[in-house]
Formats: sequence, C-alpha cells, structure tokens
Amino acid sequence: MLQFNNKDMNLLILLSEIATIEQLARNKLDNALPKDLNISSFSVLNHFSGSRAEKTPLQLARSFHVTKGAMTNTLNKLEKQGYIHVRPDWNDARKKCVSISQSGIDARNNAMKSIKPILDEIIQKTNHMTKKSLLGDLRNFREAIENDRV
Amino acid sequence: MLQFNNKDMNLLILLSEIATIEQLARNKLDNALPKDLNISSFSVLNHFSGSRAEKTPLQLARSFHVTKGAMTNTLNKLEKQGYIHVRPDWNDARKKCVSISQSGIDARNNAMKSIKPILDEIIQKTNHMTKKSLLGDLRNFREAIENDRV
DNA sequence: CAAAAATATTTTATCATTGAAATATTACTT
DNA sequence: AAGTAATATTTCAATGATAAAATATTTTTG
Repeated sequence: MLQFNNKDMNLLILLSEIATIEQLARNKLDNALPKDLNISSFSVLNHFSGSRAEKTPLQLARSFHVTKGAMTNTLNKLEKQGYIHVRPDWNDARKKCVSISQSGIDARNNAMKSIKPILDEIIQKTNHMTKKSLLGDLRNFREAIENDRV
Repeated sequence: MLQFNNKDMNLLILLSEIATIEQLARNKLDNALPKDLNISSFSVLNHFSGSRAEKTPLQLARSFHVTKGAMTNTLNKLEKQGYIHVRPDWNDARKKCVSISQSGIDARNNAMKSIKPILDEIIQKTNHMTKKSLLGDLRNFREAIENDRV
C-alpha cells in the first residue's frame, strides 16, 4: 500500500516525538515563567548568562534559528523592560550591539528560580531513562539538518 | 555565581536542542509541503493513514497535544478541503466523529511524496550518527513529561 | 427528578512567528 | 568615484497557536 519506506516513516515519527516534547516543554515553562517573560525573552537572557559578550540582533537570530523580524520583536520588548542594553555599532551603522543589563541578569536568575521546580520534576522523572548520549545525539542531529535561514 | 546545578542547566540545553530541531524540521517540511497543507493538517491526515478509525476532535487534540480550539481550526480547514468526513455521534450529541476521505488519503500520499526528498536528505545526513536508541529515549522522555492539558 | 458537575465543541481576543518588502549602510567591481 | 551587490535591521500582513469564555449536551448526585 505504501510507497514510503520504513526509514521515512520512522523519521516522521521521530520528528513528531520531538515536536511533541517541544510543545509540552514550552507550555510547562511558559506557564511557570514570570508573566513578563516568555520563553523567547527568557532564552535570550539566558544566552547572555553564559557569556555577557555583546551580540548583534542577527547573531542572536541565527543562534535561535528565528527570523530577524522575530528577534527584533523580542529585543524591543527586552529593551523596553530594561533587561538588555542596545547600542549602535560605531564601526558599522547597519549593526547594533546587544548586551544584558544587571536587571536582566536579575530577571534571568529570578526566572530560573521559577522554572526550577519544572526542571527538577522532569529530571526526576527522566533520570533513569535518559542516556548520557541523548544530548549528543540530538546535537548531531540538529547540526546535520541546520542550514541557516537568515 | 549560580544557584542552579548542572542538571538543571543540562536539561535546559537539551530542551533548547529539541526546540531548535523542531523549528528547523517544521520549516523545512512546511516549505516542502503542498501549499494547501500545513504541518498540522498533514499530521492529522497522516495520523489517519495508520488507522482509518474514526476519532473525535478531542481525541485528536490530545494525540497532538494541541488545544481543542486549534484542532477545531485544523479540522474545519480539512473538512472544507474535502479531506476528512465529519459526522455527529448519534449516541452523544456533544461529540463528532472524524475520519479521512479518499481524497484525504490521496492528499496525504501526495504530500508524502513532496516531503520525501527532505526526509531522505535528513536520513542520509544523520544515518551514521543516529543511534537506534534515540527514538526510544525520546519516547520515554515525552511520556515522562506529558500530562494532558485538555 | 431537578440541580449541579462534567464533557465536547466553538468562539474570541491576544500573541509570537513567518516571509517578504522597505530602509539604510557598507563592500565590491570596474 | 559610480553603480551594483551584499548586509543589517525594521515593518507589515497573514497565519496558527493559546487561554478563557460561551454554548450545548450528558452524567452525576442528593
């Protein structure tokens, strides 16, 4: 009946598992986050908690694989909230330089506190089953299918 | 500096990989699909290609972990397109019974043909690295975090 | 049996994203 | 140096999802 092989079907099933997990996790986190911070905004703040180095909007859009317009939107909100600093790039007037502010760091830490119960619940429930290799496999998978769209 | 442990951070990183893959895959597939079929509609049709048994809108919403409103929306489009049959449940006037039509099956097969190159490209690129355990791990992970939201 | 609770679907307002167009600036080419 | 191409950001209309309320029906319960 089917002109499609097992590998195709298995890949669709794999992608559908991934989509489902994404949806579930997004909703759990979204509901747990402070109401002034959605996942997109939180992700940007969290990104800067690793390295506070300045990034351009385009670099951020690429990091998160969203469109430039979506990143403009997120950054505008974060700037209005005072959670990031945005300045012109003095060497190239097309660019902007984005960095996190102290209140952004505070907001990020506060947000982390509010989602910690969710994270810990997931960790507790998946502890025994989540192989160490899962993250590595996903990373490889992601790298294999990503080609920038910006 | 951080009051958050490695496990929390690693989980966030894992979830962010998953979100990224979902975004990349969704966009690739969305662009490859026939323009009258988005991923949500295709997923519903594909769901029925496994078993043509009737389902209620609520059952479908639960299967896909979307809200009832979102499923109403998708089903309305599919019905207008003639890809599904929707009939009242004669035993319970609150319910509807949804099934796939022959042209829905055709549309699904046609859609599969149009995304096959994408699927095969991903398979080819990830073949050697994707362990057989990945799907199982993800399934366990999903089952651990899902608790119905409808 | 009537009232209250539960269930199924639809409707509504809101929000984040997308693709494409618009704007502005810089780099390349000859 | 002028003209063209490339790069960075913003704007805009359209889309699809959400949460919550509205509507309708069935089940439970006292």
